[in-house]
Amino acid sequence: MARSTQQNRFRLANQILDVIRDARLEPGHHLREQQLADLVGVSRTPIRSALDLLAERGIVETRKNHGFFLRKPFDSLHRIEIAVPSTIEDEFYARLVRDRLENRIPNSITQSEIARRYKVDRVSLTRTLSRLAEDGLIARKQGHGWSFLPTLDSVVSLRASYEFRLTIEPSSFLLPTFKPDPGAIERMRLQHLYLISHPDIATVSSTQLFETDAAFHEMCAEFCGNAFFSQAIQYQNRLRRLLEFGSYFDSRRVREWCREHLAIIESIASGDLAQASGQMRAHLEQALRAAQTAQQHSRS
Amino acid sequence: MARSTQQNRFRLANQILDVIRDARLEPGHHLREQQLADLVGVSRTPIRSALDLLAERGIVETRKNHGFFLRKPFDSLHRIEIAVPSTIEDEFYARLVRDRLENRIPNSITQSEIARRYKVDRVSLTRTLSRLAEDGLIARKQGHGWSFLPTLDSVVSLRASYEFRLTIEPSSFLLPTFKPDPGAIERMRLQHLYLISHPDIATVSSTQLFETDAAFHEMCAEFCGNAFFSQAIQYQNRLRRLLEFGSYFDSRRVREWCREHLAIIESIASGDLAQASGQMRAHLEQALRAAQTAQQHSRS
DNA sequence: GATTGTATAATAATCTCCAATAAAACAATC
DNA sequence: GATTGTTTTATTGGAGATTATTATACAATC
Repeated sequence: MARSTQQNRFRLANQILDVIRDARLEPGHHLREQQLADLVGVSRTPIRSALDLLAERGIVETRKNHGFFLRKPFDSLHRIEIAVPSTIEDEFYARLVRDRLENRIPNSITQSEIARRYKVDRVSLTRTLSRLAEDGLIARKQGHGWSFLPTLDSVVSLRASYEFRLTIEPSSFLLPTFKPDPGAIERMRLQHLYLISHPDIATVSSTQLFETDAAFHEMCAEFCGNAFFSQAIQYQNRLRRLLEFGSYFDSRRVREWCREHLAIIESIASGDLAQASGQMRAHLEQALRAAQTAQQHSRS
Repeated sequence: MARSTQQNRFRLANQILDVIRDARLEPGHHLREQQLADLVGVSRTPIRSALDLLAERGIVETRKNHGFFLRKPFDSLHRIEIAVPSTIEDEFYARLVRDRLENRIPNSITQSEIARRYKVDRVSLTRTLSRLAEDGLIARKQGHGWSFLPTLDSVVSLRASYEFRLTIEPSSFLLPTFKPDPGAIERMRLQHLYLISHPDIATVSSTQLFETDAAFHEMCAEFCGNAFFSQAIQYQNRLRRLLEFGSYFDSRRVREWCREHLAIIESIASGDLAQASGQMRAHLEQALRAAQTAQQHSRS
């Protein structure tokens, strides 16, 4: 979907950075084009384009007839991630959802009304609408026009979302196919320790907080070895990005859930999955309460 | 999606038949255009077109300057449902999945290879591919081409699908928002009784059997009042249409699951949701076993 | 001989214009 | 005055050509 011009170049550049970090490459390392291409699964053409981008940013240098060479040490790349420029479509998606949640657009609307109102081209429009439809937020009416689905009522959906997660997440630990990945667990633990020990958690962007939270739950779902569970959790996270954004400013709650996550991580690591399951249940119940009060505040 | 030419006319005709049946209209009844249009949520134009279709089939008659009048009694319409002609895309979708399951096409393939092989136009092709992607069966590769996801391994997925359903379906009954619709229950009961008492169940098309089964599970999920549960079940049913098609020929098993469904319906009707939940669990475990043996047979 | 540089071919996305469909307005009929 | 018949207008879908992107083949360089 939505691979609008040039975006892919940025994504690829990031993947190359991942490779550099994972392989702990040092300055001066020769980045062979074909090798990278094979690793990522594309041809040399787009790899070159991405390397050019990295060269522009001074991360690699290019020597005529010799190719690209790393300039910076792998660990200095930790945070310079090349920001993937967000597409018009992503912004438009979020804007539509927010405008609907705050009742600035009617429940039922035609495509071209939206086009006029938001001044987007028809391609981005139809693509965004089908993404919204995929995500279960809107549905095409019979005949012309679209209407928003009740999912987009934040109070009801918040509850429903947690009820759904309370059903699937705790039981995912108890599946016979459950199999944790020690490496992933360790990375996740470090990330949480970093957050929890951070002197002033309020300075961490709420996006980053949210992504950590989401990644934790997706990791657990991955472990259970059942694609349907992880698919469902990914879907819930996409939704939560829209519904729960407000809840990520309470720094006391952030420390709390970090600790809850860490406790679950411990249980998984020690192999006590029944305990992990119970802890997950308690964590979700706690999180629902927090999200509900956050919602009330933002409403008043 | 996929509202290719004329399809809508058939769908609308069916909806009008639904209205006639639900309202128990008798021959001679005047079918007012605007009224139907409001009921269905479209304008008069497509309603007229659908009524014309019904007129062609002799179900309604048209009197100049007076409009359309019902010719047949509502209960005679029970089975003459106007068959919605299946689109090229639906068939193409199923064909692709089957060909992949039976390893007739490689795991990784470009759009235009498919286009050449199956001789479909570009629009249907991209639409079918994005439907497959939505359903989690294929994913776009970086660069050109698509690859099939492991979901399409029938043995693994069958188990995973039932594990997932075993987690959500029984608990859906226990949600505080659970609220059955007596009318829907009654219709479902009749449909099952019809099947079970059918002298020779083998003559009923397996599509029809499957749809009855799917409709039952979707109905239960609807009742729980949580859109995420019903969405998940709908998704599972779409998948099952592809994976379990073989299992619908064993007429003994069909009678069995009919009885299991009926027992659950009884429990719901009598308000004993805990019992319904337990029965659903047992039913799904039973169904998994049946599907697995069916799969083994079709494999040998 | 492995790797980069460059050209060419294949593939997929986008844009424009036109046709099909649906909505809305209005006239005609009972 | 309600309902159908007819026309007009708006909206959406679709085919073809164009452009951007990716894959591939091959020459040049070290």
